[in-house]
Amino acid sequence: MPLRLALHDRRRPLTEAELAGVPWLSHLKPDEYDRAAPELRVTRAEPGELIFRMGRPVTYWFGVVDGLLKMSTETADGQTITYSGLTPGGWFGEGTVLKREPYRYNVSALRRSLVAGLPADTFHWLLDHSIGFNRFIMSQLNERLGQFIGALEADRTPNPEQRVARSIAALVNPVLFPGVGEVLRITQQELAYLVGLSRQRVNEALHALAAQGLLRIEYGGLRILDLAALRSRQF
DNA sequence: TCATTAAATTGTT
DNA sequence: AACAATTTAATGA
Repeated sequence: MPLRLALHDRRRPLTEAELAGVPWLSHLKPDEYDRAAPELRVTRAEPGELIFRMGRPVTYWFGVVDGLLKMSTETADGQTITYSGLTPGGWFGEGTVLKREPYRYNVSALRRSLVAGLPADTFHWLLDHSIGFNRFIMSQLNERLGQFIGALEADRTPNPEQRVARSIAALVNPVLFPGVGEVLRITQQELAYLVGLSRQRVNEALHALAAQGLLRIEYGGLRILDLAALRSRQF
């Protein structure tokens, strides 16, 4: 039986390099680290695959080790609303884990990704025992609030250039996604899915932003040159 | 390591 | 949506 399970269960412990990319581990004291780190598991998600679905009970707190995920819901008439993209170093769903409520949105992979999970019980243990962990969660919640306000603002403008700029700024937020680095790995097609524009329109907007020196277009990614300007872009 | 080929991504209409 | 051009990844000598 255990052998059969192992064949279907793709979860495995994290490598040293992957553990180093988990931002909140560095906030823990040694005994807290020793308790939490062994509980972490990582799994591969193929494009379109759901990490979790709306209404399902919470089992894990999830984080992106590598790849690109999107957070979305569907309206009654089947239209998809994308709230946010999730890039490496980003951990999400803590609000839901905190309240032990069912998920209120879907998270799926936009491309082949590595997703880590911390069991909900371990999450609560850290919350009860670790001050460093609480600080991390607090800053996480605060930063995400700012991100959603930014998303609301961006949604109120029909200007594609501004919407694309805001989306990119959100994806490279160093607090929420510390693993991204100076080059955001994302194709123009993936960005188009996230922003809700056509690839052509995104391509056009990117060239406009590049011409203003805010970023540089590279094959399969974007080099961020001026994050502050991207974030505050007004028209 | 290099050359060839396939696949992915971008640029343009 | 379709197509061409460009870049990367994979393959095998």
